[in-house]
Amino acid sequence: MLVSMRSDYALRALRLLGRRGGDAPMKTADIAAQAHVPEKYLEAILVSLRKAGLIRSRRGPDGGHLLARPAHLVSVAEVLASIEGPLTVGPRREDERAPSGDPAMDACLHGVWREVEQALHGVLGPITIDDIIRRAQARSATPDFNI
Amino acid sequence: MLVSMRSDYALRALRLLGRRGGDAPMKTADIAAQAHVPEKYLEAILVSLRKAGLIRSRRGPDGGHLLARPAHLVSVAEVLASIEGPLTVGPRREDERAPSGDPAMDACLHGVWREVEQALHGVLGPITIDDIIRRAQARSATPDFNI
DNA sequence: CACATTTCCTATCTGGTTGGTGTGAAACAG
DNA sequence: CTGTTTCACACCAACCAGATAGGAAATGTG
Repeated sequence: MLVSMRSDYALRALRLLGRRGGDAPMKTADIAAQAHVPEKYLEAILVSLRKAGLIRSRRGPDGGHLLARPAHLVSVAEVLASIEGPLTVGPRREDERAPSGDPAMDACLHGVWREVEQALHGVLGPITIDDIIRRAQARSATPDFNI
Repeated sequence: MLVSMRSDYALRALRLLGRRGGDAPMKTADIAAQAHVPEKYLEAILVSLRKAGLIRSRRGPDGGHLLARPAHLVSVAEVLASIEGPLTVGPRREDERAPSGDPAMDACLHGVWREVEQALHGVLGPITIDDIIRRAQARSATPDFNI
């Protein structure tokens, strides 16, 4: 799958935070309402994003969440890594990966998975939250753009 | 993860089948032994590969499995698709994907996942079982090649 | 036909992940 | 102190991953 609902939710939330901008934090409840994400579930996702350093959170009245960096400096690759763990391909138990008996074959497959990982970073690294914001806005401006 | 143990096992098995070549089928037990894969587990994997049309199987004495096509015409992308299902990225429940309330945002994210899928096919489409066979052999020939 | 061989089908098990909810503690402003 | 809001923890049902077991179906040999 590579991308679960959590990542989808995280991107929706970060887009809202980035679109609002400024230093006014946004409450979990507001994000959940605007992004149609279950509120309690979103809470845990936001905690992950905070632990990864992508957002800063403040509690108490008028608390909430805001981007830790400008939206054009947060890549989708980073977001996925924060939520799904390291963006790696291939059996994650590479350390104790049930060796095939042929080390050359093991190294060969490992090399293929590394190629895939590089391709993923090549695509998801340059795409930022700011790109997401602008792409979505472009689509909503010209709604005949989805065939 | 994108790539599970099953796919790893499938590639090991297909490599053995392709390396042997010819029209002499290879028994599940032999594949399992040479590839260090649990035999009963490999059985199910081979059934998947057969249903996908990648191998042909014959039962009874002197039965076994052999590649349905030459090894250079079987891509790793095909193998993964046979085992993991369609090589798609993003929430698999794209049909009933908990709409975000903003169709433009939905379409935007969907576009990103499509980009990733194309990158995956760009990498895994050209790599064939024959490539795997030769890469592994090259590595075993020059064992100082893994840093 | 009887028989051994080998693939194929189905069921089952254990553990982990996913998506989601609930309860309450900790921080924070007025 | 009081209300607000994030944070931490426990819990749940459903599903998937890896694996094993038993037997049915096919197929070649005598």
